Amino acid sequence: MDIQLKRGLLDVCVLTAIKNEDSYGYKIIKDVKPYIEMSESTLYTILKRLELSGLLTVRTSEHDGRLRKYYHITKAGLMRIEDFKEEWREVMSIYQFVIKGDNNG
Amino acid sequence: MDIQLKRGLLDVCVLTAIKNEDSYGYKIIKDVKPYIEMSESTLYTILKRLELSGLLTVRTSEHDGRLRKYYHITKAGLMRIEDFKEEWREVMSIYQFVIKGDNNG
DNA sequence: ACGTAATACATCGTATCACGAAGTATTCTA
DNA sequence: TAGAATACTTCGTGATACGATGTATTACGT
Repeated sequence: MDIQLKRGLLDVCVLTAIKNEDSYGYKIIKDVKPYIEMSESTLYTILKRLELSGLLTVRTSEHDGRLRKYYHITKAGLMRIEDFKEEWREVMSIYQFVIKGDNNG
Repeated sequence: MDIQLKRGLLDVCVLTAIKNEDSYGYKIIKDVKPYIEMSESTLYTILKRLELSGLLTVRTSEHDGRLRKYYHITKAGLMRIEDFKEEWREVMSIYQFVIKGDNNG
């Protein structure tokens, strides 16, 4: 999929992946994989960014003697998803413009 | 509108704006404005990029004693629009993932 | 006549960001 | 016992939207 098209979707996909249940890096990648491909370096960059923006919080926890970083969505994170839904109307209007292609005569 | 979300749409919007009829910078901005905002610096950067990629060709023409650069879509440009339509299925599947948010239990 | 907006195009620098490459370390499995 | 899977991290790079700024002409209001 076109990298530019992905840009506006990745953040929201990550937030969606932790929306119902706290999750961790490796699992997030596997969960979103059916919908969108994401490399590890991309994911961890995004997680860092979302943390700095206050859209999620992090908690380190031990699991089978291995450390895992669990990510938890914040209210601002949930808001971000809602904003995305709002913006989708604009996106669809652009899509309509493109498929019709009747910009001028 | 979110700048990241715009990224995958701008190129295709510009191509759509010249699809039916050759057009020029200033007019393109006004034509796509109802759907998506685009600054001049952005537009001319895009036009340059699309030209270098062979998605459009340029022809300079005089209009009222002023030079205008008319942009004409190529076959590759039309293909680009078709590819976009194909990719839209993936985009919609991602959108569904986000609005449902039922990634795990 | 004069200033301001509109038309029309161009360049530069900056900040953001996805990703490949490479690295560290543990656990599971053939 | 080697390799795959799990789990996280850092670095460098290329792509790119945009504000700021500049140039030049035409149209319009007063």
